[in-house]
Amino acid sequence: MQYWTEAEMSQKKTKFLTEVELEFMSKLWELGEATVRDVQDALGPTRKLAYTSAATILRILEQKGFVTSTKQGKSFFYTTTLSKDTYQSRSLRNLSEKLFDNAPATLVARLVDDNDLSEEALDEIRALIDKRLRDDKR
Amino acid sequence: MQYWTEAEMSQKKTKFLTEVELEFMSKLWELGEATVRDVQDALGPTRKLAYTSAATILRILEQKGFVTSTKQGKSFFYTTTLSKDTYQSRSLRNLSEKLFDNAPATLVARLVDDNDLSEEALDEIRALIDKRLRDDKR
DNA sequence: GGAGAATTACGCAAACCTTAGTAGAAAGGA
DNA sequence: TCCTTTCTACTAAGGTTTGCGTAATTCTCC
Repeated sequence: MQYWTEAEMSQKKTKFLTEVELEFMSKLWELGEATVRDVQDALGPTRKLAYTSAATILRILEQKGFVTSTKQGKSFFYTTTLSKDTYQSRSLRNLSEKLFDNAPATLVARLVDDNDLSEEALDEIRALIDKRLRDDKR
Repeated sequence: MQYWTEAEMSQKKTKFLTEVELEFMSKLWELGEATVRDVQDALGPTRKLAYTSAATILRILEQKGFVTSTKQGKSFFYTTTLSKDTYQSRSLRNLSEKLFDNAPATLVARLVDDNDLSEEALDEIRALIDKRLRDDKR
């Protein structure tokens, strides 16, 4: 049950996930649709978190509009309202803006500098860029 | 003047900057060495922030070990202890790990997907990839 | 229908982030 | 010297994040 109005919702709309929220969203992106229990289990045995804590995180994600829930039987099933791709793009644009002076080439340069990209990955990326450049020309 | 021991310092060492801390670090990376006043001025007129607030942020950055200060005359001069390049790498690695399943190729793919990328930027990125492919072959 | 188990709603607390005010020190000019 | 300005150290308010406990609700099974 939501206690805030539409205006209040939009007012507190945040664009980015906190650390723990991202952790939960990642699981939801994997699972597709999941209960509190599902997510808690998916976190694995090393990550100890009380059931009620997991429930709280999901409730907050719903408040913020990142997930929706539907009641099925006893419990709620949660799904993301935001695709992983979209959030990846949003995060990258933010990082590029805030830390790379809006120069994506610098970002790639830094990435290529210290990550071991396989030759296949590099080929793949170049193919993407070529395709993009061809499409833009049309 | 530092009131915490070396042990306490290392204990509260954080790897990442908060929003405002990054804003300040960016200015320090630009300015090289700066007083509170310098940084406050560099923020520009649209960003209103009390002098004492700016001083607090710099003090916190020093507590966290991201900057050091030296007294010159009346006031302190602050400098970063962490290069922008290093922090860029660290941030990218974190993003890749947390949001891209440690697949840098996916990261670049998503970046290239972005519609706002200029053709020049794409060309630059392709040149980087090509160079890397050539270097790897050798 | 009632007992027991699972689930949800709510609220609290500790830690941290952002911002700024206050008090006092330091410096420098009239 | 004394007044003014500038700077630093400290503190605190208000918001957010993370984690969990408690109480109430819902479901199931006998």
